Amino acid sequence: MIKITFPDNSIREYPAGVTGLDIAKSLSNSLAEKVLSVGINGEIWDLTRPIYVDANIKLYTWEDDQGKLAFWHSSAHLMAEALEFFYPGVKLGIGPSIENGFYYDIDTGGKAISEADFPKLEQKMKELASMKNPYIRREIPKEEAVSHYSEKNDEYKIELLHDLEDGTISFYHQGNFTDLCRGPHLPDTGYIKAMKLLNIAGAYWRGDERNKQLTRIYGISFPKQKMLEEYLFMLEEAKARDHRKLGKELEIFAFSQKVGSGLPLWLPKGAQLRERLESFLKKVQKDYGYEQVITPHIAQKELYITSGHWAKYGVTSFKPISTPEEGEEFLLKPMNCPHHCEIYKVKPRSYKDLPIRMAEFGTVYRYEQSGELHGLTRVRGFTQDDAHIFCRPDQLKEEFIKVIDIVFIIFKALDFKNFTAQISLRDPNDKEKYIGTDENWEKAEKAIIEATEEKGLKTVIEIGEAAFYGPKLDFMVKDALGRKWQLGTIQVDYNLPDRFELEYVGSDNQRHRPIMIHRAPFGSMERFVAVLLEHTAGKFPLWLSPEQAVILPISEKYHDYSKKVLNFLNNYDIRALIDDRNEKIGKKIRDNELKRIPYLLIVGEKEEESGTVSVRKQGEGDKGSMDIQQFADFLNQEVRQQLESISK
RNA sequence: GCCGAUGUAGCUCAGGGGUAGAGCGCUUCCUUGGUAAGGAAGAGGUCAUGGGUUCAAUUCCCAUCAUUGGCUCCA
Repeated sequence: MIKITFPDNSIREYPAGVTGLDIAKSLSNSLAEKVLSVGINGEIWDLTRPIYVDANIKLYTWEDDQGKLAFWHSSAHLMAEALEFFYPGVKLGIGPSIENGFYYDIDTGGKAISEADFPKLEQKMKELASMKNPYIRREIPKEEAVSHYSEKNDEYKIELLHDLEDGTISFYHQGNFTDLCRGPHLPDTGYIKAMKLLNIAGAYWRGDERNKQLTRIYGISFPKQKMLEEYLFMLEEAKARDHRKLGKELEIFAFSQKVGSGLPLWLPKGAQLRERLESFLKKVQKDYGYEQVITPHIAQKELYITSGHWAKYGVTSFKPISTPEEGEEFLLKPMNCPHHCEIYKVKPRSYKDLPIRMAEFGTVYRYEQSGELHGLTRVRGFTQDDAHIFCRPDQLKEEFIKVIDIVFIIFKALDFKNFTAQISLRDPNDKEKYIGTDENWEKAEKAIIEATEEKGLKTVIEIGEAAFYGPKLDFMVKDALGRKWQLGTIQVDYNLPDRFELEYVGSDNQRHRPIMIHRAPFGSMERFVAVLLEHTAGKFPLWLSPEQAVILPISEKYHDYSKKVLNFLNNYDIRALIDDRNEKIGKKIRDNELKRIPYLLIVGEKEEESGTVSVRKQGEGDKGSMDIQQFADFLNQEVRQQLESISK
């Protein structure tokens, strides 16, 4: 007998060789139907794998990531079986479960697979699933595994096997399919009731650009058909919030083939929105002791040789601009920091001057690879809400914390709750990628970790994600379709001050090197507006909305009164307009609701007589009538409240 | 940059070897209205661009550009 300890610390005895599924059945039949995988001493196991030793157990269902993992992992094997059926001799790379579904990387040996092939593959998967083939685990010696794949001529699996230790190698088998795999898997294929292949893509073997590109097929599966339908519906809903769609509909931004890809054009409403965000941040920064500076869009190549950027990015950037002067070369600025360093050097600095906080909405140009461009979130010309803080070592932590505070103010103002704070450190095994001394790196990394701890900020640490000149703290958010984007960033930099030989005179009358903090709480205006669009589904808070109210005259007869209302509101700094189209009121309401204008003001005979407007709130309907003064006060009060709640 | 898909009116899309269609939008007219689509007429397209095949190409083929799903990258 073995002792099984449950999450509530209760202990039961079972015969050795009992399986997770047996245990689930011993508890309740309904649980046994739902359970998908089992946690054994912290490892995720198959439900059908026998347990021979005392263990802590946890049963996982669809509600648990560990349950989904087994489900989708098994689905990947099912898809692979279908692929082998239609494409005999196909070589398999890896096929894991992911956040939403699964994929398999395959090498078809040149045979093309396209989305047109999905229906037949899905059909085959359904057929194989309904056979309820058990997933069978087998542990085998490495030698046998290698010879198995040598016969199949499968270089990918052989490469994977090389990295595994003998004794840890397991195969899984279902129906006519066998795969090198660590598991875990479902008891049988019958669990998989609904599946859909979603897309097909190229993916480099082991994620390395220098390797061969395999074909990756993504899919998703569910224990119930209805769940699949719900998921697909949700995907469609998410697409309606895509900033590229909303940006076009609401006339925020546009692109032009002639201007060039990745170079956004800000339309009047977008420009308004952006200006408002900028002045909001400028005000916050002023309170925090920042000073605005302005620097040119180009600089001599030498500036970037000094900064180290030329060596790192010269070849993959926009090429230098040459001039009539022999040998003279300028670069479009890819970042603002070198310019700001030169501002620091304008005059000698005393320790009493520090910290110096230099802010600039600086537009930069980076030649992103064509395949990387994405709406407004990844572009080639963008404006950073950049600032550089030059401080003494003893000021570093405090300054860093103050920057975190600014990020919080912004996120709170725009109601961003679902972000992750990521600390990106250098990969100590790949020091070639970075510039600067070990000592400085260690100091910088320590400073970030301590500041976040002091702030009680929950962070995830990513090794190898640092910028080449320093570690950073990034604030990441997800877009409508679940893709992660970096918004705010804070970076500690000991390197640029060295390279630019920045100095200050200390109280000891000696020269010292300041530390630099790079920071951009929005990240870039482009990306931030994109995320804001998706986050609000285009319904901006009143204080930001490019148009706050629209006046809807019931008929032409009330156009004069509408103009009077408009003038009145304009005098109160309310952004309003009149919809004087020759349309019925119902139509005007519909159109302006869809334009997501926060307040619709209906004016007709009643209103003209009494000097009022009928107020309708976007998405909420009729709010009754108010006199014009009352409405102006009401709206401005709401704006004031929004702004006050931010600054608290 | 790589693999795949897509590119038809301002927008969303249908069509297809014999030089094009819908809905919305736009213009004009009728209507002058009360809380999510009133009616009619009209304008608007080198079917992304450049080559090729063909008697004939918007349609088939190739290249380029752009968009897009991923991969890689992201100062």
